[in-house]
Amino acid sequence: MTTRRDAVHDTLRQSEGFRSAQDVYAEMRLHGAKIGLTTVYRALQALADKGQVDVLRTDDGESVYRACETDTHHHHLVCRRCGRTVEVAGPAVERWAEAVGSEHGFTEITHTVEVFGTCASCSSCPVPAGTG
Amino acid sequence: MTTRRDAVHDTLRQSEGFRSAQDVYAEMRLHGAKIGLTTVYRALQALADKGQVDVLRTDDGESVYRACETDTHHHHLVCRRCGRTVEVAGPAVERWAEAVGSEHGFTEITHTVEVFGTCASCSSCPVPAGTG
DNA sequence: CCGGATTTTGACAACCGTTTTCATTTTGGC
DNA sequence: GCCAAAATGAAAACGGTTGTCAAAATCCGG
Repeated sequence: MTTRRDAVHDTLRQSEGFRSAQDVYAEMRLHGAKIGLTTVYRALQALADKGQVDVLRTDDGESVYRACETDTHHHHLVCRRCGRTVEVAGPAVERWAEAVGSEHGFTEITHTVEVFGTCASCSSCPVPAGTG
Repeated sequence: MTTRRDAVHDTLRQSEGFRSAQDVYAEMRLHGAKIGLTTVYRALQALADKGQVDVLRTDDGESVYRACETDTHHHHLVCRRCGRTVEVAGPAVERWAEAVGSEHGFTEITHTVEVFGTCASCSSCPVPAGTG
């Protein structure tokens, strides 16, 4: 049964940016869901395997997940203050990656790209939105 | 004082690709160095802070380090089979990152880019070089 | 060189996110 | 209802990393 997995997916869909497994778990419990941490992890992994969610590693090694808004290859522009995320397509990067790869004789090229920045609202605000 | 840190740095310089802290530690001990794991971690962090080594997170959350060959901003092209690494400059990516960032009103843009592929020798070899 | 303050070191424990284990529960087929 | 297979989840195990804290090394003024 995929009830739990769907619930996890739904929780992710309701979220704005990337959420950690523990985060998702905590929220689901708050909403009264009867689910275990283990199951959340498994659901998230399964979802990621099927390409239905994006996975990112934070700098401190934590995995964060987000329901994809598009089903095509894309990258993320993440606000380092409030976590706001924009999915961006980057044909230029795809081509660049392919180019540098083949330039050095590499094949089956894949790449990970994350762009971080401070979003407009956070730039004009002295304290992080949602943190202060 | 900085003797240990230098030793750590040297060990990294002698390495071809990225090495984990534990890896570096193990090698140093093999070579007879009297040093503790904690110190290796601290040295690596210090080195990374000073920009003297590159840091990467592997997919399983481990931090791997490598002595920089260039002191300017660059990215990595990593062979997923043998780990061979090439440092690549990518003005195109830098510009692209800046562009997508400002396009969405983001400032202070930084980015992480990793390109993975299978290098020439590994492509022509049925088993991973150095693993089989 | 001496004494004391400061920094560095490293063995070990603590942390924390993640994964595994394994017994229990749920589900599907008959 | 009954059995086999899959899912679940509490708790333990895991593994990399970080913190603790006492001992050792270093620095510095005298």
